[in-house]
Amino acid sequence: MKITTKGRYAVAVMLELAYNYEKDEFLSLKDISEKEGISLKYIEKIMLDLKKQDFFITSRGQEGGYKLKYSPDKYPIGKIINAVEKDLAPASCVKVDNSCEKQGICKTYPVWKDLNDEMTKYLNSKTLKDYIERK
Amino acid sequence: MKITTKGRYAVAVMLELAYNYEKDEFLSLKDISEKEGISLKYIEKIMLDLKKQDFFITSRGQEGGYKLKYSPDKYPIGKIINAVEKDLAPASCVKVDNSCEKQGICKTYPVWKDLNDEMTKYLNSKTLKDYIERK
DNA sequence: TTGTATTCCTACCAATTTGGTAGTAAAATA
DNA sequence: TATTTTACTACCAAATTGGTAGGAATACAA
Repeated sequence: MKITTKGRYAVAVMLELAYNYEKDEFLSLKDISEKEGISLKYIEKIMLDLKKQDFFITSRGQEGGYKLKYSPDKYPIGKIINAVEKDLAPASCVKVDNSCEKQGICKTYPVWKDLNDEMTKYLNSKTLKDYIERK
Repeated sequence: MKITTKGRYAVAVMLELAYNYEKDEFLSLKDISEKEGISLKYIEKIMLDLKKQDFFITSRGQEGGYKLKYSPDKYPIGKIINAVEKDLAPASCVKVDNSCEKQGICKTYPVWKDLNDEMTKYLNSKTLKDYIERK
């Protein structure tokens, strides 16, 4: 029940990009890597997942890098974590209906359902904007 | 960010014992194993963790088994999960103060702190009683 | 008092996930 | 055209997960 480093780094990277949002320039992964003390190669891999979402404008070559496509308040924390972590749901049975092989036997379903709803609601209510302002 | 089977089974077992609370008899792990379709050996291992908490009265031998020591409303779901899962906290930095090696650099701390507080609050507000009544 | 049912305890292990690294191709631009 | 940067694929070691195996200790029933 832990957020993995992948999820943590993803949020860290997104926050860096959020700080940079007002400026009209790209931020390179190399810069982020140095600022955050995370290996460049690992960040690249994380970006692979994040890019599948409609998050960025990118440019290669010199002066290239990443930029947020939308303003920071358009990025809920939950959506970021969801993009890189397997499941946000605490138990697999919650995600897809009828996916549990022990339906009818297992009485714990409501426990995970409630927890999942609560977490989802919370994580979607907070965006990058909330955390760059608080700085 | 998933509850592992260990955590799920732990709650399942605790619920079975909660159903049995009013009766004045022990419930054997063999019975629970059969009811829930979980291997006896695995349940035994889970009980090892749960027993470290002040949860049960036990008895060996024939007619032996487990019984809840207190009434079901005395068992918050969070406490059960905590007993068998490594960390409830979404990131290690939240648990112990100053345990993060990137303090000052990492700006994501408030994100995990907030999430952890929210989840802890929620999981401690729900007890076994809430889920046996709902049945 | 003997057998059986049950908890209690320690090892072990295979599969999966996590947390990376390496190498290279493609594109943009100074 | 050299350099910088993203984009992509493959690989790998360590940790975690999800168990299994075997037996010792204890309580009770017959």
